[in-house]
Amino acid sequence: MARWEPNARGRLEDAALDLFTERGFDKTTIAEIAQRAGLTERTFFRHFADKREVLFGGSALLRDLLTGAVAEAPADASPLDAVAAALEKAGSLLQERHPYARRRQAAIEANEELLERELVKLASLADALATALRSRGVAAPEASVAAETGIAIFRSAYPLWVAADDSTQLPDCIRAAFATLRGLTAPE
Amino acid sequence: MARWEPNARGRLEDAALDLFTERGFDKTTIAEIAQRAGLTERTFFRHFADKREVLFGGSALLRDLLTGAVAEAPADASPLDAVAAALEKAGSLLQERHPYARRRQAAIEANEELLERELVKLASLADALATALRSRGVAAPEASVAAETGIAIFRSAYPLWVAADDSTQLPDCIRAAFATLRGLTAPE
DNA sequence: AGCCTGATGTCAGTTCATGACATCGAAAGA
DNA sequence: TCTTTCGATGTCATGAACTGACATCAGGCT
Repeated sequence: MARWEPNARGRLEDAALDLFTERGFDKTTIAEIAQRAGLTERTFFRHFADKREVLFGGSALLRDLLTGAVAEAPADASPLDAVAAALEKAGSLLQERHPYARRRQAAIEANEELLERELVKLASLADALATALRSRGVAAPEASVAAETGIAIFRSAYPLWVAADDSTQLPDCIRAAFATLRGLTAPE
Repeated sequence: MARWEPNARGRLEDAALDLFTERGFDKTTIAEIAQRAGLTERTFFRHFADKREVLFGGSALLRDLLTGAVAEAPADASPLDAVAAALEKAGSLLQERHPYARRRQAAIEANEELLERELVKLASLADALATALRSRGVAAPEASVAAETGIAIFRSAYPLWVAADDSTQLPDCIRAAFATLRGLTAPE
């Protein structure tokens, strides 16, 4: 028989999102999260570097997905095409968890500190994308701009999807945002 | 005779940047910053919402400059042109403080929390740009994408300028990044 | 059996952040 | 000039976020 209940990390994540939703991030203490998960405050900090990080456990996964997709894009795909393909793939993954994404996003948007952390995660995704592009032989400036632009697109599309009804597909939103960008930069 | 030394806020900003440079953000306590500025910890928090904010007092200025520049762009300028013009104007302002920008950026890049705050400020600049574009009659999706793209450009250009020698001009870096973007999105 | 490992617990301490109230020059009005 | 009000700062107290050091103990390994 195991000494402890399994999946402490997952229990902490669930407890945290529940409490943030109920009473907000600020009004929730780590002791409360830990208690609801049947653990102690100290153990929380063994699983998450700080209080906010408990909502961002999935971002490493997303990063791997994006870099993998860029690496596997057709050899003749342009940098921006590769980025677009990667973002749409990531969009498909997130699509599967629309209800969860909504709860999580509501909590994030209700709190400045969480918004900060989200932006950092997006920026690190941009870095990962740029690195993946360079591995394809894309020059550094192009890689950086393409990656940052991709994240800019995502930042435009994601809130629309989160706010939309369940039938709206995130990959479609992303495609639409890319089309908008091409319209903006097209010669008159 | 004044009851207190003038410019408490500025003294706190100077003391903070000095200490962050000397021993790093983490190893600096607010009590130390306040003491060096001849004030108390409590007063620090009357001037800045938290410890990081002491490095970001200028961002409101930058936001006003950007929104003003967008508003004053020629009526026939495209959204992206208006954003580009605003960014170059902001670039000129920052150019005047290259040495300060370097010290500040070194401190920021040495600490994850400060990096977070910087990203938030950039995101709020993106929001401000988008709002200014909508005031010009630009539709919401175009405004959002143009603004986010502009900030993406800035994020690509700014580190290059900070790392470059004193003769490098930030507006030039921004123009170059825009040119890179147009190259990326141009039809083959 | 005996040892080791690793996830968790316990406890003490530092720092960040905020609320409540006190202080006292200076500006403004009677 | 006297008095009042105001605003920037100080003092004190407290809660909550984090961190380091050490203890515990089931399960696996030899």
